[in-house]
Amino acid sequence: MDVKTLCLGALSLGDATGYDIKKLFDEAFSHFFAAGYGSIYPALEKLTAEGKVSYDRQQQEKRPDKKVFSLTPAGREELIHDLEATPPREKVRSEFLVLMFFAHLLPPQRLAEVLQEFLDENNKNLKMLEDLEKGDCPPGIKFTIRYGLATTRAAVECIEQSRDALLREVYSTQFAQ
Amino acid sequence: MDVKTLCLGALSLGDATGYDIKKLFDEAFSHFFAAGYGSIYPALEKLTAEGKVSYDRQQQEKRPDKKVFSLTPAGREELIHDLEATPPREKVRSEFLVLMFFAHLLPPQRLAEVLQEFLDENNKNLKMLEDLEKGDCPPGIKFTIRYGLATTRAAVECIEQSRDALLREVYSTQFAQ
DNA sequence: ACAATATATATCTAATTGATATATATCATA
DNA sequence: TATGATATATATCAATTAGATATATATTGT
Repeated sequence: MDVKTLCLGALSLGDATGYDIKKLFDEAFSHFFAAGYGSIYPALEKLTAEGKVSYDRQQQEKRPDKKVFSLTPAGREELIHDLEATPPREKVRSEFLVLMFFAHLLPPQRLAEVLQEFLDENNKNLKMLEDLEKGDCPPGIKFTIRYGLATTRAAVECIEQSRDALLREVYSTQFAQ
Repeated sequence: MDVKTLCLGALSLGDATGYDIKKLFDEAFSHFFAAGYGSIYPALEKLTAEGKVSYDRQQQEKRPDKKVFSLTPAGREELIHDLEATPPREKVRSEFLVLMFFAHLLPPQRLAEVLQEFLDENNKNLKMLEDLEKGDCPPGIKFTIRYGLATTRAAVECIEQSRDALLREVYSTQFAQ
């Protein structure tokens, strides 16, 4: 699965500009699939060349001109085919856990800062997801929100429970390197 | 933070070949930072050119020859500097949650399969992490294991609680597209 | 005897990231 | 009123990465 498939999925929700699709990646998709302009615009170009999407160029008076993309029937078929063919994997790249893994190489104050920054960021994510949960939306989308809430709450609880012991034990001579 | 930093980190644990480092990525680092040969060997080459690591070529009788890499003092400084400078972010790419988000476009049997496959994979990860937790290791590493256990258990519980309702509600006419 | 797996070195292509560029606005602040 | 920040839009680019593939030496399991 790649950014092209997610762009097709975005357009299955309604016509959109590249800029709109980026906003979907930054909001609705943000807790499970990130993408930037560097992959969105090339994906839209390729999908257009392949006949999976089409666009209508619209002039605006007080804003730059825009391209409004639409899914074609071929694009909808491609989306469904890609979704059916995708194995349900999850890939994580956590700089936070890398820092914990090598915690003994960080000064104590920085380690404490890192834990606090990560907690703060997760608490922000929780608020964002809690707000999303209040809204009315399809069951599959609701599921992704609840999943995000469950795993983020578990992360926060784990950190809150462990951080004091971690800060004490990391520098004990038994393990210091 | 990139694969070079993780290679430096791997070598801070002890001298290793490229093949050994790949095994670390597949095992100890696997739940928070994946990397393949396509980035490991080029990273080692660059670090060697920069004087951050050095290697000893060893002939073997019944195996191909190997390069055993070591961290240099400059490499150790670079590692510590990189760790201190890294903000504690987490990036997730979850094809599973993409499939849930667009669940209404999947046939019911495939949706049920996807949920089961993902559950099975997570239960495997739990066993692997539970085995790791039994071992003796530094507090920072122990923390990464417990964090992985907490978030994976939360994911499994969320899916077990929600899957039946999800399978029922996804195709109800209120939301069907 | 053969297939699978382990131990080793890599390379390569396509995709992605994150920064950057350009251009038109509105909004907030001093 | 001027300036900086932000929003709305289109993109591109260099460095990095993923995942497949290649080559070569073994051992292990069926």
